[in-house]
Amino acid sequence: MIQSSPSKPISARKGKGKITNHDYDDLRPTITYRHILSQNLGVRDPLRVIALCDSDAFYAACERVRLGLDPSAPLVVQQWESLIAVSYPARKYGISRMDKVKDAKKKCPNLVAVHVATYKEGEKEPGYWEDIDTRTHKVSLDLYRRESSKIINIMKQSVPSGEIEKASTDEAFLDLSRPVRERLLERYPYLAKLPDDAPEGADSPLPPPPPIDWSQLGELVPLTAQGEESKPQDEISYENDHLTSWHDVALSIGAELVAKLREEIFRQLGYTMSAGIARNKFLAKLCASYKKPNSQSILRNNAIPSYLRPMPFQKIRFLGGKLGDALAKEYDVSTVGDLLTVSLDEMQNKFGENAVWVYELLRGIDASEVKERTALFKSMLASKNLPKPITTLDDGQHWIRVLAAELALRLNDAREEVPTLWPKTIVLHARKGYETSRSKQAAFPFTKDVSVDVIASAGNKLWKELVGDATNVNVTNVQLAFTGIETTETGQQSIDAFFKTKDVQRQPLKRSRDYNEELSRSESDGREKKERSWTSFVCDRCQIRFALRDDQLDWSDDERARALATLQQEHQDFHFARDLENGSLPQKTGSSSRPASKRGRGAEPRGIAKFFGKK
DNA sequence: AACCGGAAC
DNA sequence: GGGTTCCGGTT
Repeated sequence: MIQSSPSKPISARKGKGKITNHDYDDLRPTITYRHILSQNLGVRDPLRVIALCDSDAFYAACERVRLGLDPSAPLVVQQWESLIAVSYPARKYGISRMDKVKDAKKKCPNLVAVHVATYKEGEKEPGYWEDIDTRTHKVSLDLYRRESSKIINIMKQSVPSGEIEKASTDEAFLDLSRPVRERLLERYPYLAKLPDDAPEGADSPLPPPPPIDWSQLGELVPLTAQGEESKPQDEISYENDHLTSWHDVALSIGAELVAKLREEIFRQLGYTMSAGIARNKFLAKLCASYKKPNSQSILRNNAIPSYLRPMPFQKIRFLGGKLGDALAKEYDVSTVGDLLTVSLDEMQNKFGENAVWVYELLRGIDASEVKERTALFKSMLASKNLPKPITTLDDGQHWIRVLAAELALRLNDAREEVPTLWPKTIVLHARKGYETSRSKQAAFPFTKDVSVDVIASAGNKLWKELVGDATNVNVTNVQLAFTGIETTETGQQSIDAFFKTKDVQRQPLKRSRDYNEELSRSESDGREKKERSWTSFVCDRCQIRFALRDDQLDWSDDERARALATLQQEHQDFHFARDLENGSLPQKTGSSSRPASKRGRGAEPRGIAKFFGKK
């Protein structure tokens, strides 16, 4: 529990009373040959470059593109009577998300108001209907999910050696450290060679960086924040420090990459994006909103203190909630600068676990990684509020079917990318009247074909447990969800178990019904022969393992390798064809969705050789 | 297995 | 500001 402290003057508090240059030491590291030559790009890499890309008014943009409207058209997306997205042209009329459709139209008579797609009774797919009624329809966000994944795919193609983490439907983080490093060494080859007379060997600082022309690269967050008061004398002034660092060069290269990527997305899909480019995720996210829309902002290390200091800290990701409130109350302050005077000790006393993390954030430090997840999500939920409550079993079955249809569509959609996705459990939530919602769950059958019927019947079973079949129920909210979604790829044992037998090649899911039996059997069987690892491979892109047939297993090493190589080639062709179908450029052969850290840099054997390495 | 609460958009 | 979605922790 956080107690509010008496209003002591901050400077009299325990710990530092002054903001000193020491607080920002981390922002001006000496960059050495060891740094640039190191192949381990960690979160402490002083040349780290992270970007956050964010679609402008995404839902509105999706509808605008779908309808083939001019980008300048003022457009809003509505859900029932409220707005869920407002295009930038519409914002010029003073329309905001909090307005009702009626008010918005008053502000802008020629406003285009599009209702989100909905599932409608009797229709299999979501669509745009005339008579939309919250009592009979259920909103569908599928269009936005689909467009979102197209964007991610373009990003992957645009910076193949970068890391990408989809953060939400309209946002993604990119770790550009590796692609930036590649270009840095290309352009300044002298960095790759440690001078013979380097005084401290690899720990010698790099030579001075070249000047940078920022003019085409985006918006530089200025060294002095606008409207900031002049600072006390005892603070170190960063305004005079215009020394460019190699990290700035890295940022500028990152900015080039992001600019290219944004252009590509606009060219292929018509969406404009805003981006932030900085040394870590937190700052990239924060500075992305420096200028919007259709713009990218660059935050150099030197500009961090003046940018951060006047910033209301509750704007910072994860400080927008209770923790931020608690901090504001505890110290009766609102900006980052205000909190710099609080010592780490003091913060730890009051905020325990979160203290170090917050303390570092305030100083522009954030070690969190950009990590792409193979399974994009761990659960999937469809929910419906019912202004007109369900009273009969029939009604209940109807809505469960609607929710089931949505889940089926979404899961099967997701399986196009990752075919081995498997939801372990299904959960039904129901709220009766004003009571809090209750839930029931059950194991979800492992089937390749996840149909509406399978989901609906599982849902109905749970409904009976949860609501019963009384004639006079009064349900105001229903939610149906998959949880525990995983790829069958997790864990080497499960793979071995899964593919141990028979002709799994090309259709591993078909026989995956026996997954659990297989798994337990293999564990009691004991160790598999090592050769097994020469008889299959896992596709980088879809995570499926492909294995030779049983009758191929006692072929010679050479024959097996050829068979595997053929299998692999066929599968790559499949991806190639599907990429084209999807309207995106095919990904480079062998390009991978695995973390770059695990990716070979030419060291990994290729083709057939891959299957004859040491094992 | 059921429930709860936090957070983001 | 509310609805939707996701996540992690607790019992």
